[in-house]
Amino acid sequence: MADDQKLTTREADFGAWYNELVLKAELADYSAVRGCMVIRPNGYGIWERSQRALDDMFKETGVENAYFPLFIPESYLKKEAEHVEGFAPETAVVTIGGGKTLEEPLVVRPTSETIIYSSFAKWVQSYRDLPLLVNQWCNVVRWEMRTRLFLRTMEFLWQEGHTAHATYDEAEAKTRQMLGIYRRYMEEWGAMPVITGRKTESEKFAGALRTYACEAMMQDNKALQANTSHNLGQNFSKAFGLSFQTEAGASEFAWSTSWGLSTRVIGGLVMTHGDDIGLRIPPRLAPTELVIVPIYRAEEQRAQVLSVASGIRAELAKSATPIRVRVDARENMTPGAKYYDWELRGVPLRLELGPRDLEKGQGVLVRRDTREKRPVPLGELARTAADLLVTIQRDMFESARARREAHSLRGPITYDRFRQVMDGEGGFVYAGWCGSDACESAIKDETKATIRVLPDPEFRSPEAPRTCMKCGKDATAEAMWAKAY
RNA sequence: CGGGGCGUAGCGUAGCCUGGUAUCGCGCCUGCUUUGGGAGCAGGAGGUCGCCGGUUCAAAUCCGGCCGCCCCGACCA
Repeated sequence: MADDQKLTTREADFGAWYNELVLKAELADYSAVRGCMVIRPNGYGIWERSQRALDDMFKETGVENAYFPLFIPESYLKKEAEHVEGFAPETAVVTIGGGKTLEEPLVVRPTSETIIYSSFAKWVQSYRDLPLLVNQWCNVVRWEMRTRLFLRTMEFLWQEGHTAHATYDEAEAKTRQMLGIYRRYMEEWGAMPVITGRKTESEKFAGALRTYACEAMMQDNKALQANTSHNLGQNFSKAFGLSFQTEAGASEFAWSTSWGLSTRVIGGLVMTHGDDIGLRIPPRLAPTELVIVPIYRAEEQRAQVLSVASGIRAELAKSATPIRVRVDARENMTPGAKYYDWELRGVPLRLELGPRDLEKGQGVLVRRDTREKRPVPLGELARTAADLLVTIQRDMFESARARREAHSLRGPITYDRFRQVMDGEGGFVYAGWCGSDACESAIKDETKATIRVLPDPEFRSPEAPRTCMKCGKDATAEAMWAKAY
């Protein structure tokens, strides 16, 4: 029980806690390249579960997967004025290939709008070719100055969806639909409640007409933008000649959208659900949902317990609601050490199985989220475990939501009070905004808090704020303010 | 790019001020005993003390330079 086996507590130092957890739970590791990380199997398994969940939902809406090049001709990036301004400062550029200086430098994609819409332009002639619905799973590179595991690295994995439509309305609907899918993923898989809404001009994607996002609250009361969905209008279509012939025979530029979610959400998962013991993975994203820890003394007991354990694994794997089970048969650790190990790694359920249990035909099920133990007859294990996993998933979501609401502030607020809140505990503050850049940036300078989103109707306060928290003029919108990652 | 901190075994560290056989814990290997909340005993392996140079009989230690990483600020999914 040495202290060095314990994590720094969240209260003592949230940033240190996060780093230690990510490293000790073997989600990721630093790499030989500054600012780039290695995603280890424990972390990648969560990403794979996420990919499957999202990919299935994308495909239900008719989106197909494709793949576009890592390298983008530098001239492409420059074709959309706002876009290049936004991304040029943070690109990596290849100038030499095969030992020779390239005629045109190649940008390592920071995002793929430019190269994708240039292809779309070749593929679309008439309205009959629309909508075009494509997604790709890939890596992108942004030359960040300051990095943090998962939350901001120079290279990261994500998916980026790109669609082209015949009308503005259809593009807007697609943008909103994808935001909805992200929300479902966050809440139903990740057990991370989000506030959805629209980004302000200063926070929107460079080149977009408008940007929507899901914002989640971390346990230090800061906001994490978990994903974004952009209505690109005709900006990229015009830049890349993505036009089509309408039914009436006229030529029009297509309306496009793009939307992305990255491995950053794994950092969000850690900061939403982790505790001072370690990670807690919501069951639906857990590569292993239940781990069996065998307990035994004598050699005969070992064989017997392990045999029952592997029988249980097989049974649960093919039950009505299959459960991903792993048996921890490591010889060099005592059961107690294994408990700590799996709690650190966040596996949602543990089954302790020893000779005394076998005599009684039972096992001891332990929830990771509450650490509550209960004996369960082996005959009822499949159903009980399946039910518990559903319960854990729901409870984790509910407690995260309760936590967020406890740190959310609504109703009339003075600017002085707002500054106090942001200087202290922080949290989400819903308040009126006059719509001016001046107020927005003044507040950012003075408090480091920014408008995370102009919330969608269901997240707005019962009574709309009347005046701008900063200048006192009439409010044009309700804004949700927070310090952000 | 500014400010701070750190580089000694796989990990965490002592030693540095005051130069002289490289310390301890965890982990790892072997054996025996163990195993229901971080096992015990015994034996063992593992190091260009971040790199380069200087001072010195002698440098982890003193001096100069460089590199890397982490944290805090300015830009950002």
